[in-house]
Amino acid sequence: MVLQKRLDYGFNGYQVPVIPRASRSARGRSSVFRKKVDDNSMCAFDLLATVAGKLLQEKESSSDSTNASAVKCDGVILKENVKQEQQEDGLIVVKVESHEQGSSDETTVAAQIESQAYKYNALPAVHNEVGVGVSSNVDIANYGGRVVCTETANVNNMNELVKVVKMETDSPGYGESCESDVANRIGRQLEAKSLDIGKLVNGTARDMSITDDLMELDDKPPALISSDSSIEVPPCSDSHIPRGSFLAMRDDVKVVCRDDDENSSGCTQPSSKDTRYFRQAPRIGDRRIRKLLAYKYWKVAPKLKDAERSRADMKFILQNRRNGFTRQRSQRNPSFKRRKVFGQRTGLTYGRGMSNEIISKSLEKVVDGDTGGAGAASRASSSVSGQKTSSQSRDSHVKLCIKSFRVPELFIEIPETATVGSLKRSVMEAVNAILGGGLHVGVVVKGNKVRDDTKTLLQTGISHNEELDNLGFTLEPNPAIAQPSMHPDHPARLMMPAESPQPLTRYPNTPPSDADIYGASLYRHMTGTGNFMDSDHDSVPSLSDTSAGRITEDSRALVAVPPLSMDPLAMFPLHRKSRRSELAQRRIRRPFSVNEVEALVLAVEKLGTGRWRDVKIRAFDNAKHRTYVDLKDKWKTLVHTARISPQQRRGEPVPQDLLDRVLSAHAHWTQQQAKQQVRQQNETCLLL
DNA sequence: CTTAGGG
DNA sequence: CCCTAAG
Repeated sequence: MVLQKRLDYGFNGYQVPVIPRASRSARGRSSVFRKKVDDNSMCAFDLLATVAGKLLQEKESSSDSTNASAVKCDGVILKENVKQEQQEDGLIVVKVESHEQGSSDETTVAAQIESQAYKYNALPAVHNEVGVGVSSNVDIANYGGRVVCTETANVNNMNELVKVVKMETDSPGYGESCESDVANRIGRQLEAKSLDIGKLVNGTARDMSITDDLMELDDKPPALISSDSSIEVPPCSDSHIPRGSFLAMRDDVKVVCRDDDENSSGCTQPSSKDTRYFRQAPRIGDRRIRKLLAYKYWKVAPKLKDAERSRADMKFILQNRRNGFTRQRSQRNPSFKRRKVFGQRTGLTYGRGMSNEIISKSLEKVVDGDTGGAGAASRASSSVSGQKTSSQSRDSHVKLCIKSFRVPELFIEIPETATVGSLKRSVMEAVNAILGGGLHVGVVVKGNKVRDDTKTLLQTGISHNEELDNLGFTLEPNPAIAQPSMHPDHPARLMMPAESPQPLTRYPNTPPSDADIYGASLYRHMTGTGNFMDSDHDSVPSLSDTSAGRITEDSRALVAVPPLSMDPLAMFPLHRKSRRSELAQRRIRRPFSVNEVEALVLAVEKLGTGRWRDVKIRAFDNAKHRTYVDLKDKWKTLVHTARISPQQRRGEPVPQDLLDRVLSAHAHWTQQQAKQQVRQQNETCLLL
């Protein structure tokens, strides 16, 4: 395994405010983050660098407060940008230069490093969904106060397999230690599972066959690490309270973070744009900039002797969502066919317009991918990049090597009872699906995307005598195919499919609360205009001034992969509803509120029953989740409801007077339609 | 894309 | 709510 020469911290995620533990439920959902490090040196220093880099990003972001959505937060810190200024008496000062082009900004972090005996804070070994990996939350949104980082490593058979970095803060406002979250959960899980590190690592990894396939560990000496470092973070104007933790893993180790409860998932939803529930969530530091940039990438691993295909070293993030994704209509246009189709066929979608990081490039030998997606990626990229080797020709050829790509974040939904084998297949399918045309390759030179495909390499600044360090490739969703909205329905929704018997606890998304919210909004907008407006909070552009931007940069793919094919090793029955997930996710059921019904009746009374698009525009223009088909259907059921006895009706009772209006309007318009038809028939007859 | 209807 | 034939 070739070690990367640089630190690619990929420290790109912010976790949402931690929610009071009391409200956490037992069930879990995983939020994922990954931290990738160049291995051999993930020590306190690296940690500091990471933190420093993060802080820098924060700083850069917050300085842009006027337009939070433009905040940049890709979180890739190159080693070159990390300077270890001094080291004396355990005091280390780390400076991280801005990763922004042309920026001279830098962040400094000093730390006191003190060795400590290994602390088995361990790793979460078990997950609800897929028992692979560990994961973490990254939540550093604050500069004030003290950040304590504890990194714990474990040396077992798997030498230096993992390190857990726990960050905590005692900033005012949080009072209690912030080591909570991951670290705590980990601890709890361990307790619950009676696992010790050794077991955890050995057992888990091995059992999951992560060792060979997914994790790809090398046999490094047990140069293990364990040190606790206290990082003194320079106070910052911003007084956000940091809280969180993250796990650092070796380069080749996948990290999947698991959140042990529903709400966190809600909070974590990176793609969520729907603030509905979010607003209700406890706000712990609202001003904090929330960034969620979990991303996924896989890189082409160096060619090994034999085609150990699994060595393709695909990294992915597993997100523990019940419902991966819900289709979304575009603002005005109710139609969403394309996306739907896409989703149905491939069960895969990804956000668009998100930044994809350049993974790497070099002038060294061309690395060959193995089989599978990685290989395909390699090949694809190679072809795109054009010439790569053989420079014997007269022309100046640019030799470049693409070591890896970072691809859009990939979410995979798979039952925890699925086997590792099926997981692998799922990931492979997802990857292949993406590669099968859903991705574009982008070229980045000196940090700038090169959009003009007609330019020559020379014109672009890619020449053989040029520093190709400035060249990078990206994989990005193919806009033509990837139509998914950048603001899928709120996670809470997503995770509570109609079939789900247990709604999330943290985010009230049950009918009552839903209605409440709607109601408030409805009334507000109805009064004055008389129109049924803005019944959908999706339309609210200001999702705490952050999500939008964040989402925009985020590139993710969401995949609902059903655990097809039975794995011989399967020991548990697959999830029952697994089959269904193959198709597009069914939209969440959203019962019409009385207000909506009234608006509908009003509109139909005015427009009639044959102009649903107009009805939609007139009364539900802002309710993006109501399509004209929905309205038509609702009318249908309303008519039916009005005709049956009150005892047979279900759901939120609709005022009788409204139902009466439904009947009369229905009668009136059907009569009109009949007349129309008669008229038309007469016309045609006359013409003939 | 819209409608209209059945499922 | 979904799916689709039709227009």
